[in-house]
Amino acid sequence: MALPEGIEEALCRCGGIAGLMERLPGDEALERESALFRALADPLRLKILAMLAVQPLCVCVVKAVLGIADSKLSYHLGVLKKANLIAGEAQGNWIIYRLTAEGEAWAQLIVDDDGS
Amino acid sequence: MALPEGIEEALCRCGGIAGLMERLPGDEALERESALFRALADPLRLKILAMLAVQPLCVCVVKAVLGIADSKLSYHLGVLKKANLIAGEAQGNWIIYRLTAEGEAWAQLIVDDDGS
DNA sequence: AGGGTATTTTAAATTTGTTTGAATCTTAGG
DNA sequence: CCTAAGATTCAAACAAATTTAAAATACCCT
Repeated sequence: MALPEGIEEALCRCGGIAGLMERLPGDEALERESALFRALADPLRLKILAMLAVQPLCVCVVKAVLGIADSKLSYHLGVLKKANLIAGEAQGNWIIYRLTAEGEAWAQLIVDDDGS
Repeated sequence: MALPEGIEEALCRCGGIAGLMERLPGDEALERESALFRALADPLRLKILAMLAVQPLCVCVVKAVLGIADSKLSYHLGVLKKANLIAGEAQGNWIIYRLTAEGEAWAQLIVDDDGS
């Protein structure tokens, strides 16, 4: 395999292909990180995070704001919960969702980059 | 719609459901942000970003490290390129990819949170 | 216990994203 | 020109995520 000038030289300096591979995150770290991004990869879910960044809310209020079917909302809440971005606590007839610490950090990023 | 105590009160304080909706990012911002996360939502693509964070590389070196088919790699490079995380420049027989400024920022985050 | 509201679960249908292999394009060099 | 190497494109097969509607669960209230 011939390489373009500049690249080959730089590649040698960092240990060649083998050296490059050593520097990369392990598969399990990549899997974990991509799973987090997958949970964030939906506008509806970002909107839910933005809402919960304002204050904790029960499912019915989230539903009223988004205007979607119960089961659809439940699915998306499940995705966010599995990714540890939100947590729900039952309170009587309702379940109140709030951001986790990790969820707070990401919600910050979303709201900041609002563009409005 | 009856609400759990605490939630209703807090909701009133921020303008009710209407007030809450006003605080949320617009649809176009959410779409843009979720598209970025979608591009990051794959371990192979995160690995490519991590590689390019070490140094710019031609496609053939990336392929040698990942050990995947040409067309598969091309697909993933395309996704990253469309998301403005990387950019490719032809140099003779090769195309050399490097991180964009936005790509740098995200790659930082990925490599930092390596876990190894 | 029975009825009503809030939420989740399930399974099937649909949509979207990824992989594969063949074909194509581009460029450098004989 | 012709060929070979590097890289992309295309369409079909495949896999994963999302939507939908129905059914189930859990809790409160009388």
